Amino acid sequence: MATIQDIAERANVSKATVSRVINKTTPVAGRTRDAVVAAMKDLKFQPNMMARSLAGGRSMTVGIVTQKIGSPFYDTIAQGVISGLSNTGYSPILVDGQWESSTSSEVIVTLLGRNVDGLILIGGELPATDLQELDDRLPTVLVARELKDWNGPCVNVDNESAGYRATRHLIQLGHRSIALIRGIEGHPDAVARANGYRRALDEANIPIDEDLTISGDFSAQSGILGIDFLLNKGIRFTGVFAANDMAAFGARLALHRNGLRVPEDVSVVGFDDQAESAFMTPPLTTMRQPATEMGKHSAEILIAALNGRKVPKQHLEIQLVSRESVARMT
Amino acid sequence: MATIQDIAERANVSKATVSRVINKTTPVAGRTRDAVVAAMKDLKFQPNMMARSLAGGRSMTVGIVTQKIGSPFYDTIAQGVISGLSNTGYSPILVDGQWESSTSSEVIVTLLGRNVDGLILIGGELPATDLQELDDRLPTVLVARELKDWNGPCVNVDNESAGYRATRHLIQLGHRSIALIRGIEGHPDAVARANGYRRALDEANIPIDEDLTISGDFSAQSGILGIDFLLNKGIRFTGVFAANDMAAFGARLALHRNGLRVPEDVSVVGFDDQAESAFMTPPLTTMRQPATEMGKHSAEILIAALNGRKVPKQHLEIQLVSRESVARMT
DNA sequence: CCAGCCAATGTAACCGGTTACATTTCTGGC
DNA sequence: GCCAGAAATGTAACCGGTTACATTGGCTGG
Repeated sequence: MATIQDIAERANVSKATVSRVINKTTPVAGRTRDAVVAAMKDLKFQPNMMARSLAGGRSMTVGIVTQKIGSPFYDTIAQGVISGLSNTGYSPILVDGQWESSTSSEVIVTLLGRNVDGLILIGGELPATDLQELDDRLPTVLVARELKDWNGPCVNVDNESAGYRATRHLIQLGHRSIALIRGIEGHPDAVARANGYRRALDEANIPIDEDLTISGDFSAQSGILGIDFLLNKGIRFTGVFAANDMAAFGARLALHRNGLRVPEDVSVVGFDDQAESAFMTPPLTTMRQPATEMGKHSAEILIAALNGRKVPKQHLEIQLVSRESVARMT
Repeated sequence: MATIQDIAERANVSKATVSRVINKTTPVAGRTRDAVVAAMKDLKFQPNMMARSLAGGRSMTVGIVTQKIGSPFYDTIAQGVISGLSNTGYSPILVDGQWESSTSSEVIVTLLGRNVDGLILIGGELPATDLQELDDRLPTVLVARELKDWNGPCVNVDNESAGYRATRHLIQLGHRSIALIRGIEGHPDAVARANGYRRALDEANIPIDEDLTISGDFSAQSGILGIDFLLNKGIRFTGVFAANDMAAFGARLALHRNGLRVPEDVSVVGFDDQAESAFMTPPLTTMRQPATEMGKHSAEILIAALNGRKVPKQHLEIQLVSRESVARMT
């Protein structure tokens, strides 16, 4: 592969000048530049990122730490980040936190060793203090994670409000016995959604029946288990709010197996609007998270920060997508 | 951050010795090694990958080029690759080919500029000649892609046979009018699956009715369109073989909308077994692709190649997962 | 007692860029 | 025509490692 030295010789200039042409750091005379550019083209010059980053201190890579590869929501965010990064000159290094804060800090260390210029953390459970320490070292943006003691850049949506709106939607259609299938115990998003659920019930003066709240873990299996549990205990309900779409899928299947129709007998609302949800039978009414946009936006924020700029914080909203899994109580 | 020089001073040795301790390239006396290790621990030494790769010629990164981020099957493979790479010292750089061979070669160029040590290509349409050229430069493994003129390492499954078995499954249950919703025109996997479909029909002496073969593009939408088209034209069928699960979801929804029951009226078989398929209503019978395993295995092959080793080629099979979307013809 | 050899370690060049500083070349004003 | 000062370019150090080669010291055998 051609090096900057080869280019320099071919264009009869010094390495420094070639570097200046490449980086546009110092003006270079027109004729000289042309010669250099021509030489680069001739030799199919491709700068060596390793050398560049070693010398320049910047690696032109950013680390993406995701909570768990394989979860539709986080994957979609990651995808948004990657697409937001394309054509910026920065390449993503994607690592998997595997739901564990220990693993997370471990992978972050490797990323630091790779000299990433910035970090995008998707979800995760890294303690606030570690985070702050991290942010002092290099620009870090937090996505899809609520954290009080954090004033660095973050991209988030209002899960509480979305939980509230999902529940209110059911209430407005006449439902009063609404089951909640919760997400992972203690997970901030799961908690927020559950809080929204309670607020909506409160507001409608519907007493909260603790029996209707079922713990879960964002998995389809937990949706099945939740519904089976309710049905076995003979608890009556006409609406289900699941903490995410996967759980909603499970719930819907369990209802089917128990001979209950959706939406005629029971209405179901999910959360996320993952790609498959629109094609369930019936298509799932759900709270659409702007996952791709969140990813893109965080990439944008990070790039801006890396260039010392700031971009206006974009307001992203979770929207109710009304499909056919919900019906008015008859 | 501590450098190798700092360690050397603290341990009263030269940079070279520290490097030897790190890389175990040359034996180092026990006492010396201990001193170095202690110094590294004290200073929380983290080698600078950039410097290391610049000097050593290896970057300890591998490039993953995926056909299209956001497609469940390819994403799952990528996930397998990433997990197969963890704890090997190699970090993945993930880029998106966006279904275009031009984009692919473009991103590959950036990866080369980043000195990746190896390449894993998931799907894609890069011409064989370009590929061969690539493989001459650095170890490359091809995943989920059929390619005759390629004798480098590749991880693949037999799509033709799987298409055959899917169709035969329907035939064995008494179906004789089986619709096929194809994948993307010209896509090797789509072609292979369609060939398998035809072979199964041939073998059962069922004349091939071209009207039952519908073009598609692996999307749920194409499943809907396909079924609507058949139904509108009044073409009768009792089985559907969709080129992938997404298309099967669409097909299943379209059947539902047209008042046809699955599996009582029509049986549906998908392809992939993506995570959601087990939780459709009814759970989808499908051909399970060992996507994660494919990813892991290709990572394994690549790492082996990078170390000059070879691993035995693992035979991966597509399996029929029999669930409830298929019933015996009555 | 010393040549000879091997193991352990040090020295310094090198990887391919960036950049502070030095030098050369080109302006324009008088 | 000469000089100041700006603009363009060159020189060389440096980033943090790896590694070929040189050096040192300890041990063996004759």
